Amino acid sequence: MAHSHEAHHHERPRDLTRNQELVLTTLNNAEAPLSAYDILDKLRDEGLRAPLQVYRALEKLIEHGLAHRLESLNAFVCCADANCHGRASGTAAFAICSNGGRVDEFADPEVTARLAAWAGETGFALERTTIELRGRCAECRAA
Amino acid sequence: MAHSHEAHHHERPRDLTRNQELVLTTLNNAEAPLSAYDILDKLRDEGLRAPLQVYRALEKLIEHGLAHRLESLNAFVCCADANCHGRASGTAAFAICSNGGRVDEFADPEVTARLAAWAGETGFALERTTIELRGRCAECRAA
DNA sequence: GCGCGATATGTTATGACATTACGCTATCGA
DNA sequence: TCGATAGCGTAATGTCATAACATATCGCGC
Ligand SMILES: [Zn+2]
Ligand SMILES: [Zn+2]
Ligand SMILES: [Zn+2]
Ligand SMILES: [Zn+2]
Repeated sequence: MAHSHEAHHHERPRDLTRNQELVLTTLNNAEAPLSAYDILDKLRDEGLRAPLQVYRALEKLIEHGLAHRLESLNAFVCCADANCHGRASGTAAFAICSNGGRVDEFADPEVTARLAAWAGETGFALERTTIELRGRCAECRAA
Repeated sequence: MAHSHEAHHHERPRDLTRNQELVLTTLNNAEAPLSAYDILDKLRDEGLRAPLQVYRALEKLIEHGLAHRLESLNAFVCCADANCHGRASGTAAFAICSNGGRVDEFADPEVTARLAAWAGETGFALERTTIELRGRCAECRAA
């Protein structure tokens, strides 16, 4: 509706509210994915009291491409790929270590292309893609 | 209630227990993914009372490749691809319609290969892969 | 048949994850 | 000033999943 000339459509990463900033910082400092309740616990001292405060912040961060939800874990990570919030990215994929919980984010253009091709052939209007690999990372295998 | 399971014609399932059979049948009859609690509700008349009875059956069905868990939905579908329980399958992918809930299972060897290649390059010991597409199916778009 | 391990089952209680509903406040532009 | 939009705080509730424990059943060597 309100459709004025508008500046640009890329998001300003630093337009974050206090809660969003707190949640993003928490994710950035974490070495493994955090559940919403994990995040909440870490932010009690900052005044957060209810899950919804975290979920609302996460929703916005994910919208802006600053964080991701890992469906197979019911947990969240901060984005590790500048392309995700910059320009059109390939679909993000995540390799999740079963041992340490370490998560590696990557994008494979060929995978993205093949999935898009399947969607095109079958008339499926693709909106969102989840790709999650489970296994043991190189580091944990060495140890 | 007698167990008349001597003659298993067809290469359908292996020897399933009563609960596993009930759950599989329920999934087969469903047109959309079902949550464990959905399944439980449908099987109250058969004597099932607790979530765990369903989860245990699902666990076995998934082990045998007869059903799949959709991580982004916290729900379950029966397998629609004979290759999943027959031979070495490519990684299964699922296109989930946001509208009707319809799920389409497919496998793209190239996608499987690319992900395996990434794992190989980075030393990641791949155990399990989740690929889920969200969007609107052709049928719903037409309507 | 008997003993025994492996597998499946039934029940209760609890834990973990996520959302609905309501009300308040700040901001911004018509 | 008014109404729309967005964010925030809180309580209650809804949804998904497992722990812990007790029984039952099957297969098989003896
Ligand atoms: Zn990213
Ligand atoms: Zn690891
Ligand atoms: Zn399958
Ligand atoms: Zn559809």
